[in-house]
Amino acid sequence: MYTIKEVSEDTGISSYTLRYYEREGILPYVKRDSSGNRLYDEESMEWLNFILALRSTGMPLAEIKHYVDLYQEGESTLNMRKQMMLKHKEKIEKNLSDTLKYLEQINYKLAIYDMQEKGLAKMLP
Amino acid sequence: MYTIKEVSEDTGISSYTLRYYEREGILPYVKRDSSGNRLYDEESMEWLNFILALRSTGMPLAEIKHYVDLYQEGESTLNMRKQMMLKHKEKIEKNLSDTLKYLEQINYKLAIYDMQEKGLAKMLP
DNA sequence: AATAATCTTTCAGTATACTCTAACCAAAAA
DNA sequence: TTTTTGGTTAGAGTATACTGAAAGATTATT
Repeated sequence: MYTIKEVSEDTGISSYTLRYYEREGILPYVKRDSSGNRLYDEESMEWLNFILALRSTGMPLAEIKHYVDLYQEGESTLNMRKQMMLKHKEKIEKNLSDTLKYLEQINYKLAIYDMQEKGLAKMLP
Repeated sequence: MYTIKEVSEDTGISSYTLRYYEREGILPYVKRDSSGNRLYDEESMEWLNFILALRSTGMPLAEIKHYVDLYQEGESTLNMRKQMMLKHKEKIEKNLSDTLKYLEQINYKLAIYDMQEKGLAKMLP
């Protein structure tokens, strides 16, 4: 069981943001101690890690919330959730391939900088 | 020479955004016709494509603007610009590796969905 | 017992990146 | 010639995702 400060420190997510996620229904299942302070158990930590994976791969919070809502409706939404994950996976893969393309473009630019340093090319963007 | 509408249509960037980028000093060198309408030539198109590569790989507009400003100061900033590109390249690579890690996590989740469909696993996030 | 640390809630403020409206202008089509 | 189409500017509005301040409660330390 971790306090908000501990969770914040070892995930890099600020306490503000942790409370915000909970308030928005994005991070459910956070327990409380006798005086009302948040306590994060293994289950909330698993959720948090999963949410961070979705967020970091570009899923909007509204969509993450939708996923969490479906989860809470129970097994009947299993297929919908699976479809969401498949869609998101495709989006990530598209994004990876775009990024590789852009990275090539940036490497090309760097190659030109090397040539400019040796006086072999003119000034370009 | 392309009009704003043409550029918008074949880059997918709205006219609003194209004007906004210009206003913010992010997209320079846009020409005008006799009645003041924007005309995008090869040079502005090259800039635009480069800006889109930077933006799509997560560079904030403020930093793109800084790069453009340095460019306009001339050759004396060549090394600074090269350093910026190197830093950005590293950031992209870090981001790619994080994304691959997260993608694995999502693939794992999908595998669990497949097992749940066959009744081989319980409900999980 | 008082002080400090850490937590709570509510609600307002901020950063970033657009996105749209209003009022106006110019050229082409009906 | 009037209407449509597509452009212009300045400036306000929106979406998303936080981020912070204020006021108060609880627990630990001096």
